[in-house]
Amino acid sequence: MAQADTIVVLDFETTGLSPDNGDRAIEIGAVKLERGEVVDRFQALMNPGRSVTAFIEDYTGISNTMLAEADSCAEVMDRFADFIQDYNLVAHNASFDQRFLDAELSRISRSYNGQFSCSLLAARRVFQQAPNHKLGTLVNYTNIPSSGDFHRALYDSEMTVKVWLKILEAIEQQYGLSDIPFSLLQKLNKTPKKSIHQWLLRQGESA
DNA sequence: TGCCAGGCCCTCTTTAGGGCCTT
Repeated sequence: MAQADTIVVLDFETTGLSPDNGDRAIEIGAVKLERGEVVDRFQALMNPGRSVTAFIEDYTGISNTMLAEADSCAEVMDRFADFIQDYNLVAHNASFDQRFLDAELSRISRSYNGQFSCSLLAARRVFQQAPNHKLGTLVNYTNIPSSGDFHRALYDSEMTVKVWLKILEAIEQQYGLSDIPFSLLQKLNKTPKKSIHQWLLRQGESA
C-alpha cells in the first residue's frame, strides 16, 4: 500500500464558512487509516447552541431538531481530540477543516500535534484532467461507487479516504513510489502545479 | 448601520482581480 503513515481523514459540517465570523461546527466525521486500511471511525453531531439556517439544514440534511438533541460542541470535540491524538490529518480543502478544528479545540483548551495534508490540493496536481476538483466530481472521475449522500461528515470522510487512496495509487503507478511518507504528501501540496510531473519523477528516482 | 472567509492558482500579474473549493 502506498501510504506508510497512520492518518485520520476528517470532515466538518458547520453553520457557515468562517469560525472568525462566529460559525461553529455541527458535525464531525473521521476515518482512521493504518497503511491504507480503515481501522476506526468517529461520527457525532454537536449542538452549537444556536439555530442553523434553512440553507444549512437543506445543504446537510442536519436539522435544528437533530442538533437540539446532540451533545454540546465542547463534549464532542473533547472526545474527538482523544480520537485524533497526534496523528497526521487529511481533509478535502484542509484549510477549511483546520480552521474549524483549531477554533473548536481552542474553545476547550485542547490541542493536537498532527499536521494537515489536503486532498483537494493533491487532486489538483495529480488529477489535472478532472472536470473540477469538488469531492463529488473526484469520486465520479475516479470511478468510486457512491450512494450520493454527500454533505454528511462521515460520508464525506469515507469518500475523501477513497479519493486519497486513488491519488496515492496514481502516484505509485505513474512514478514508481511506494510507502509514500506523509511529509512527501505535504510537499506535494506546496509544489507548483506546473512542475509537479518533473517533481514527482525526481521523487521516484531518488526513492 | 452594514458588513460578512481564506488560501490557492491562473492571468489580460506582482501597484490585481477573479474563479475554485470548503459550509
